[in-house]
Amino acid sequence: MPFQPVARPEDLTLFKNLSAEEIRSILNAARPQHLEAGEFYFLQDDPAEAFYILISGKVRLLQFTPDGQQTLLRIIVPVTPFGAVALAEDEVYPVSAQAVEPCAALVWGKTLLNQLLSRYPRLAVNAVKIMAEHVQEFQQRFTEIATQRVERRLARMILRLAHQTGVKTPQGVEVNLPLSRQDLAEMVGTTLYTVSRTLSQWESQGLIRAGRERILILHPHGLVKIAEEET
Amino acid sequence: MPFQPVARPEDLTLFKNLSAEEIRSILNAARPQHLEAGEFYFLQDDPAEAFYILISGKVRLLQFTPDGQQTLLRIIVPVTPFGAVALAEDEVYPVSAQAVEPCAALVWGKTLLNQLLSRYPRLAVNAVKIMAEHVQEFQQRFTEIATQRVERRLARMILRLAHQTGVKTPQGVEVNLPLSRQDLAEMVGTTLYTVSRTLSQWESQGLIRAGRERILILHPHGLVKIAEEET
DNA sequence: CCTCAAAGTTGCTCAGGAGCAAAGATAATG
DNA sequence: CATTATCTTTGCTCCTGAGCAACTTTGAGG
Repeated sequence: MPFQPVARPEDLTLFKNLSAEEIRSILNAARPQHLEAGEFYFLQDDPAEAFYILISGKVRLLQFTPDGQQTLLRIIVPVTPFGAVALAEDEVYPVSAQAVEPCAALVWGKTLLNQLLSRYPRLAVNAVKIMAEHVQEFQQRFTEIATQRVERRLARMILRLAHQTGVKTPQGVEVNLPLSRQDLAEMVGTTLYTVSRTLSQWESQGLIRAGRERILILHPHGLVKIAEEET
Repeated sequence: MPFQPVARPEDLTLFKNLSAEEIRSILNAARPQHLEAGEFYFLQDDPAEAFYILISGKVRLLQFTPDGQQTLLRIIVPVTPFGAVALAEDEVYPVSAQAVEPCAALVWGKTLLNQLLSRYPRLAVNAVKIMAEHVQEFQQRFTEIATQRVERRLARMILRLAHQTGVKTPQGVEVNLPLSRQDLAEMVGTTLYTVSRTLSQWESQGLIRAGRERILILHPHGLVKIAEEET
């Protein structure tokens, strides 16, 4: 058995309004691809040749600038599609996709993808919807970084991550991702120093408990307040 | 004659790989909508009920934050589609679309749009491509604002605008848009003061000539250098 | 259990740029 | 042509957050 099947594919936005049979045939057309931690599904500026759905593990989407800087654009968790630029023709990947832990993904090559899109028009419509969400998210994040200060951006990001991958524990919600201070800094557009200082401050206020690549939210409401309060 | 027809619709990404006849029938299904300067095609948080293509004039896409701040996300020039979120279901517009001068646009309502999308699957595929470009642009701008300083971001933005709407004059390239310092500030995520200072400095270096809501680029290469040089 | 590399913390310094205020330019209007 | 609203410039001050350095903590591997 080469890969974990998708549990309830009909719940995915991508497969909405497709029959179970159609979904099965689409899934069967994919090939699985496993990666070890640190390996890349694709690199920025590579020709976009495939579209992916992550089945297990976690993937980071990184963007490099010409002068060697880096930003962490998003963390992909199961079950989410990524590499959707491959749906467009003659594009290169605008980001690199790196496995942060052992990962399994379903892969559709470009030509196959085009066949599927014309055979199942709903698929294209659903893809539009997914892309629209991404556009919205990044417009929003652009506005945030342009108008809000670091503390608020960081609070929002941690809440967002908790929402995505949060795991309830007896003490609070744990962000189930190995994220260094550097990673967080890249996500909100600041430095690891400022992240470290901010987390320390929150810890002393009893809002969170911060460990090595680990964040436990003790008092979510406090973070929400920082994320939303007008100041 | 209620509106200017689209000159060469087959050149638009949206209509690629559709026959002239199909394009005609799609265009005929639209209704025209004229606005005066200052009026809005739609407002942020309104239910997304229509999709637009701008035929003449210029439209600003604005995003407001809960605390009253504002960012100028993009300027739409003819012939560009906007309001593409309407392609997705049950969404609200994430931005407001304001005419900056008298405008004409073609409008397709949501239900009509869905009919067209299922009748012409290529339309959906093309829409994905357009959305993919937008995602890329905002990912890029996010990375820029997160890693680069104001001067470079401003240089890039002005070059981008010149590329979009630049008009050649005997003295140089003029950005053919009435943009205040405030507008520019919102686009690159800074304040009108910093924009004003930066433009003044460039003017004293002979790179540009800056007027009231007017920018004339005398020495494009100088700007490119600022936009790209590693410093 | 010890060692070492990687991740995190925190003090200090400094600069980019925000924000206010006051004055100057520009364009629209009567 | 004068008036007024709007946009722009620029001096000044102050603060957020960047960046470096030195030190501490954590966890993986021998």
